[in-house]
Amino acid sequence: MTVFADLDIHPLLLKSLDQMGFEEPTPIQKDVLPIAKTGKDVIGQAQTGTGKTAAFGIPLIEKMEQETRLPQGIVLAPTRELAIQVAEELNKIGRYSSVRALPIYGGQEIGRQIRALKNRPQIIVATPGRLQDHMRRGTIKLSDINTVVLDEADEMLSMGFVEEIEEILESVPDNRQTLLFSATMPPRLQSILNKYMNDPAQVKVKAKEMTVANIDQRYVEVHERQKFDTLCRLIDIHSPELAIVFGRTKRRVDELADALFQRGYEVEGIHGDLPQNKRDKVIQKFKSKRIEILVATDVAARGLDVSGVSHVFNFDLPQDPESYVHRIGRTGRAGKHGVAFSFVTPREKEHINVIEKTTKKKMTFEKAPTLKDASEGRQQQAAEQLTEVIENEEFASLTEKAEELLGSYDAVTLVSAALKLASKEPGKEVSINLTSEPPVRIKHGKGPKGGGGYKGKGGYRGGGKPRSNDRRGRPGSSDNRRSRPEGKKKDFAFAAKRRKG
DNA sequence: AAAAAAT
Repeated sequence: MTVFADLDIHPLLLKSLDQMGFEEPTPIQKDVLPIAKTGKDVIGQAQTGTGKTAAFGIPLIEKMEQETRLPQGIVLAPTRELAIQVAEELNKIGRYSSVRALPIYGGQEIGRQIRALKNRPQIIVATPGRLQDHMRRGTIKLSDINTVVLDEADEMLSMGFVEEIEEILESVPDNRQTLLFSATMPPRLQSILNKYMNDPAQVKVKAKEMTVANIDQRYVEVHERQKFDTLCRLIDIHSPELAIVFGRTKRRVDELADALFQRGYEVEGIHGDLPQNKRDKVIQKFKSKRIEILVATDVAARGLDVSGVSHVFNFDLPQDPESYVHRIGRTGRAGKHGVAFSFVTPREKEHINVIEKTTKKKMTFEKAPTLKDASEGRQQQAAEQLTEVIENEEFASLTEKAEELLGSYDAVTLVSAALKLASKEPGKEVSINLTSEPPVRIKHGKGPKGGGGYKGKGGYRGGGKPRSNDRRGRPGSSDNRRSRPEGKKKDFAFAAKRRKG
């Protein structure tokens, strides 16, 4: 077995790695580290959750000189959250070597970033657009850059960052080292590599390690209108440590987060229309476990690394199988076991096959839990709560009352009543509206062309029933909801049968 | 058709 100490890493970095709980290097780290140290360009084909950040972070930090005025390293990331997270991890790794990384991303007050830049971080972790902004303002100078890291390169490309990336790569010194990480290698990416990388070494993490070995993938067949209750029941049964629920649209995420909140769960929603400071706060809250459920669009599908995510729920199937792989990769991290549930409406059923083909792993069918299953789950939890109180809390002041009660009832009755109290279904009466989403589109089997996605021909549009026009008011709890053409979507009472006046 | 990202 290899340990980090075998890899010729600076003692101050070893110390922080040890504190972070890193013992054994992951395959990508083992392969990338020695090559990157020589200064050679590296292409790493690996997904998130494989320890990528440390794989480039360790050599990057070792290379930084502390006494320089200008930034020496740049990491480009596709999303703002990822930029923040990578910077955080680099700062942890570099904790004792006084190397600092600063995240630079859109949506944050630029004056603040300019002030932070005055502290001379050696490493900038940026989303491409905002970095360009700083370049134009002259607030970030690239003349001393000796290393560029492109993280999730395929993703940056598919998000349309090609020009930005090219401009940035044109603006940094030619003799820099370039490290590129990507889950896939589309041809467009290949042409960038040829142009901007210098005789790169290729490192591939083998397919087995790349996929999702320790994620238990299950699917549940549910009708659209049963999804919400099914979700609540599954949450009650499994009581996740942390869970991410993926919805298909921003609006859907808002509504779903509202609905779960009404049911008494500690939950927040996140999507790209929220102001950036709100997004940052939500992620912080989730990481620190002040909320148990994060409802998200695909903004959180990639790269997000929160330890303790035990469950991922695909409330709506993702648009393509690649996105599925990213989404479920939010769980089962750092060698832990994770469970991913995907809700499939009857019309979407054949997507399961496409997903299985992509992941090369069978999903298990699971029957939608019944009310009874859910209440048994809650009972189980209530029992656990009770045990925890007994073991960890003071309740000497309650014994008098307890003995009084024991005078009137037997122990079994009393404990049963306590369990009942603790396992009450929360907030059943609230009225919840959730807009119906059309099913993910199904590729009709018109020819064997299907290279990847299940997007393509044959939309739902022709087959859908005519929708009624009666829209009812929803509680306007979010200011981020965009109006839609009247009558295009239909509301219906989702969770509760009763509707309040 | 959705989402992400610079304002």
